Amino acid sequence: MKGKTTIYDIAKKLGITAATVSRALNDNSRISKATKKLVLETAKEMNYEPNKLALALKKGKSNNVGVIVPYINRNFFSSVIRGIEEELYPKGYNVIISQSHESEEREKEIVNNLMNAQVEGILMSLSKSTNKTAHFNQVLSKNIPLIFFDRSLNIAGVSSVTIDDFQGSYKATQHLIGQGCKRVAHMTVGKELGIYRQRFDGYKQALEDNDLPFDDNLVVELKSDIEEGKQAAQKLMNLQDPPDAIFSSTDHGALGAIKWLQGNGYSIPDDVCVVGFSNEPFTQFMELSISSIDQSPLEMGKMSAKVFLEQIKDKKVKIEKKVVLSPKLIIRDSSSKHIVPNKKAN
Amino acid sequence: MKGKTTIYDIAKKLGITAATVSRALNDNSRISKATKKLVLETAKEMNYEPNKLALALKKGKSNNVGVIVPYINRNFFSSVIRGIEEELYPKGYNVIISQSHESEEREKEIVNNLMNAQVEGILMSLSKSTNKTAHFNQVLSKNIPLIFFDRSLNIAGVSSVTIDDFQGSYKATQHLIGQGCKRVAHMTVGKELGIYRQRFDGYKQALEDNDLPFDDNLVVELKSDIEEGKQAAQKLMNLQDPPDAIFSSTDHGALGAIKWLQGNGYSIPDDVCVVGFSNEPFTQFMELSISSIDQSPLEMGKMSAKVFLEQIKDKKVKIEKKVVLSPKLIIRDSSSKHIVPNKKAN
DNA sequence: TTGTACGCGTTATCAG
DNA sequence: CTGATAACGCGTACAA
Repeated sequence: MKGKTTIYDIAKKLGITAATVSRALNDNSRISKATKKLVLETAKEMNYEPNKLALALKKGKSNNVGVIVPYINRNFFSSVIRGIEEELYPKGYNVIISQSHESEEREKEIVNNLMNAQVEGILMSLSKSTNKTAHFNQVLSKNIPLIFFDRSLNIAGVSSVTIDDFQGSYKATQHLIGQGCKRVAHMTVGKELGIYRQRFDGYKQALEDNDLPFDDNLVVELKSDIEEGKQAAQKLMNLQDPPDAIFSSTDHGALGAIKWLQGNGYSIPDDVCVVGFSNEPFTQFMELSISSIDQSPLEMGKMSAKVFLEQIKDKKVKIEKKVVLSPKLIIRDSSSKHIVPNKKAN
Repeated sequence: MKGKTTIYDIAKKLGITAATVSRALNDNSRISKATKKLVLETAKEMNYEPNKLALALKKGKSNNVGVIVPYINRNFFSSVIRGIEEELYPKGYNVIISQSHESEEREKEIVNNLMNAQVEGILMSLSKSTNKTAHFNQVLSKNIPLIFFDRSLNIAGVSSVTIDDFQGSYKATQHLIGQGCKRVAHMTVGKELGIYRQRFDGYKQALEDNDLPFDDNLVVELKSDIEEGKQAAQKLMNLQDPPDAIFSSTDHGALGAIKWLQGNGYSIPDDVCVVGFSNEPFTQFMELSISSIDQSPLEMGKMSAKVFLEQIKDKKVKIEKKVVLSPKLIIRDSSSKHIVPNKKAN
């Protein structure tokens, strides 16, 4: 019972040849109705299932795509992956996932490994520490579609699906200003990643467009970390001229800030308005729900998958598609001053 | 530039045969130091990478394992997957993930598909609606390790890694009683899944062991849903003899309950103590943090992977391992009455 | 130590 | 319409 039944088995049983069986199974035109029916029946009867490995070796197509994210158990990434899987599963593709742990070395290794596994495409979010791009040459030169999502880098031949971080940031800042805030602080993350740079730029631009001065003291850098968010808030509020709003590039930073503010007698949003980024699930659950920027990870995943499918369709044509999704500002308690009474009920 | 360099290419270049190249690459003993070195050098020079598909077909080993979960973007499942990936990656396995969407039909399809893809093992959490187990026969009969995690079913030949849901539930209830609560309500989920049945049993047993009466009115069934949690809380508190504690089988149910209670003048934990289940990230972030049962998903994933590795090691021996992890009760604000003043500072 | 020949399961290209 | 044969890339008895 070990070995699966092969087309050869069923050929032998029927006294015909494996080639004929193959044809019957593949709706080949050059086959008689009768034998086709016969083959199909006995195939079912013998529980025949095609060996995808053999097929893969033969065709040079594995029906696998590789997905690389820093960590899979981060809500944003797992949601993107969900989108990818749901789009690709109906098309017969299997999704192989790996985690780079934000390490360029590991990312390199994984890309290598995926290429050996003959994946038909790689969909990934760059690791924070990735500087060099040499490890992508092998995949591009082999004409394997490479798609970056969220964290992208401008490389010839690679497509990308991102959100407009600048715009999201701009919207958030604009919203805070619209709430009457005059001194908007910004919590950012190390600028290794372009996305944080763009969020910073969006923030700055919104200030400028509203004739508000940019103050270096109001910008503080931290990791996406609650503890650091607390410290940052403390630092900001202890300034001579403290902010009346905080826009954080991460929800965790925003959360930390809120916790510190609440613990130190500040009223939110009346004293300080806060907006985060990412729309992590917890932001809506809080008693004081947190305003945030939604990145629509599911759509990002689906879109990435679609771009892949498009690209795989005709590989002769070199497509390089840059999709930029629009972020949505979700206004919640943490930034809703009761200026317009009927604007919010909760 | 399309085709990869094969051992045949490098053999031709060196004027030797592919077999020799293969031997050199595989540390075979029967080869001279000189040619071995030569081969290795030119292999590197030509950017040779083994084609895993060919290798897989040859050996009947794909180096892939399949992982099936209901939805990948649920914190618990994505954390388990993280554990699995981190344990298996160093061993050279790739992780293929699929989502059952809680549908037996889809689960069946996926199992089939994974078998065709020649995976070397399947690690999965059953879908809620799975009743029949016929689709597992093919994997067991082919001697492919099948490991259930979290949601399990007793099938001969399949290993499982679960937590002791009974114990977790017992601990939670015991804790509530220890806080002085006399009427502990329980929110459960449809008993299609054994885990919720066991949680119910643990709850009941704890009551019994503390000489507290079991009251059917205090048990309400809902999905893991905030809205339903609210309704359930309302229903419970409107009883003639309302509860002074709620133990919910899910964190989302607990959250809903808390939101309703807070919105209706109840004080937590003074009027009502609440404990959830799963230790979702948001439970610790709330201003009023929520007590919960931690299921250590990461360890569950790692353990599942280890069981798989053990099983694959010698396939002659039929191993059937049942690992039961101990859940941890995490006591937070929502159930910490200020009985012992110095017990909690926050 | 190396070469020869075959097989893994499938499809494709020839003939017939 | 069907059968024989080669090929996908690799590993490995067997022979030399």
